[in-house]
Amino acid sequence: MACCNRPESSAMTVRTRFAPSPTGYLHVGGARTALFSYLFARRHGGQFVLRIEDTDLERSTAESVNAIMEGMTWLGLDYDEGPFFQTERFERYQTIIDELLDKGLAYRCDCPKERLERLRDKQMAAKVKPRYDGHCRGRQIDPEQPHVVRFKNPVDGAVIVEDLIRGRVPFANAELDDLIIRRSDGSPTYNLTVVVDDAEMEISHVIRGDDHLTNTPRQINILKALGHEPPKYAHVPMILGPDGKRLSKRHGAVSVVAYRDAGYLPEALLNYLIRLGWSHGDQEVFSLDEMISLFDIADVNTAASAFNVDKLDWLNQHYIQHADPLRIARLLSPHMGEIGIDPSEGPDLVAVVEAQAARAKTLTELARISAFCYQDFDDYEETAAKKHLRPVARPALERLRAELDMLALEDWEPETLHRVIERVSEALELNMGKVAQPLRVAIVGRAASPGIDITLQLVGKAATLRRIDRALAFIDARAANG
RNA sequence: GCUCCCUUCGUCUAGUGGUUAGGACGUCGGCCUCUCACGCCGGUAACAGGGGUUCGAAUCCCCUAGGGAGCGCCA
Repeated sequence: MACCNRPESSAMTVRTRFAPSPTGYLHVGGARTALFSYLFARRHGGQFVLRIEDTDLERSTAESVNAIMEGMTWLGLDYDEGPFFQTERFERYQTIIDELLDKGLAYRCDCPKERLERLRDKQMAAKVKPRYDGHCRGRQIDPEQPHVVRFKNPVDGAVIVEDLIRGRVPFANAELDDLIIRRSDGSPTYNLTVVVDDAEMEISHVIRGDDHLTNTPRQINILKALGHEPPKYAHVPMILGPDGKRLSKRHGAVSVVAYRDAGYLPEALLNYLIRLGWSHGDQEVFSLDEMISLFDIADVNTAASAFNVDKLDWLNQHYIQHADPLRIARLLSPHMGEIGIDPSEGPDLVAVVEAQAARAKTLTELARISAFCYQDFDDYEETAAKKHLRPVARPALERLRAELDMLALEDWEPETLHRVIERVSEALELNMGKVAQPLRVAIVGRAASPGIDITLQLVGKAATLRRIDRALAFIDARAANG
């Protein structure tokens, strides 16, 4: 296959779709299928369609629709068409079902629930797959009486699913049964609507989770009955939780917007997601443009993969570090607000980002470690204070306070500040660490921060002096308490 | 139970009959250094098991085990 340039790809228009049911939030598994569909369409210059599969009136909600769209928007997965709602196409489905009925490709069934249950129990006991037995196939049922409509599935032969990811997957028709395509309340069911929509929306490639693989032969049969050519299918493996079990809420964040709120960048999540089940040699970091030009659905793996937050964190840190600091500052601002800080009251947030970007895995962490630039901290970190705010540090801090106090405001910049600290170290015959660390703990409350000169600059003169005084008092109090 | 799918370091993966089984995250050690982080260097660690096919199998076939999905008037 590496020999040819796929003549069909230029001949046909690629159209993919993402078709979530609005019964919850957009989760990472759905987001990845959406990403794959999006990339595949973009890569081939085709269209990406969003379709909301809301035929389950009981469970579908408008909030879910909004949540899904919010997730898509945040990730930047823009669609060319839609959102289409299946509830708005009910008439169309009815027409199709009636046609199938007229052509004898579907039939009415009034089997009571009890009969079906008995049948099922018997089949399970006989160790065969529970299936509808076609009891009503030849019966004439009064359309005015309560009934469902079943699709007349071929009895023999086989359906071969030509999956772009898994290859040929055969299913015997004998394994399939006559599934319900119209409920007794008159509403169409999933397997019917999905087929009608994919055909009428001219979807060329159906990319979806592999939990749909066993539905595919049924859908192909319906498609054929309707006289449509089946699209190409690609069933992508599932995403599992970090423990290898099915992803669920107990694994923490599964919803895409939860990652946004936790301080992740959309490009980091996208980059993480695309590497789950897909790769391009040894490359780990992909821009959206690279994804579009390199992604091919046929290269997707067959095995499920576990979601690993450590790697996501690494990517997120990478992107925080390499993105435009101005953009990061804008995204960081609300996270500062979350912890009660107004970034307009203090140093330029962009400067803070430049100083701190390499130190945070998420925006929330970035906010947390940068709070000291805007407000006095509550308590010293215990081990840091114990180690650095000792009486031995007093002379250095006193000397620093005096020298820094003499600095003019316009000299309050890294170079000058650095020289002051150097001068104090030399004068007291101490190495830099013995001077900078106590100072750092005094200013930040912790033993970790950007370079001490940058740290002082960001904090500003007034707060620096204030905090040194506080540290001196702390040392004295400690000495007094033994 | 039946049908289908899956199985390379802890995790994500490269690999398509001949490789010292490569990379990344994590982890461990080191360098850099005023701290933390970044960065750099190095280490640890895998072909689920068993049979075949073959001169030769991670790669092809079969079986077993383990995991998953479907078998809905859910999607």
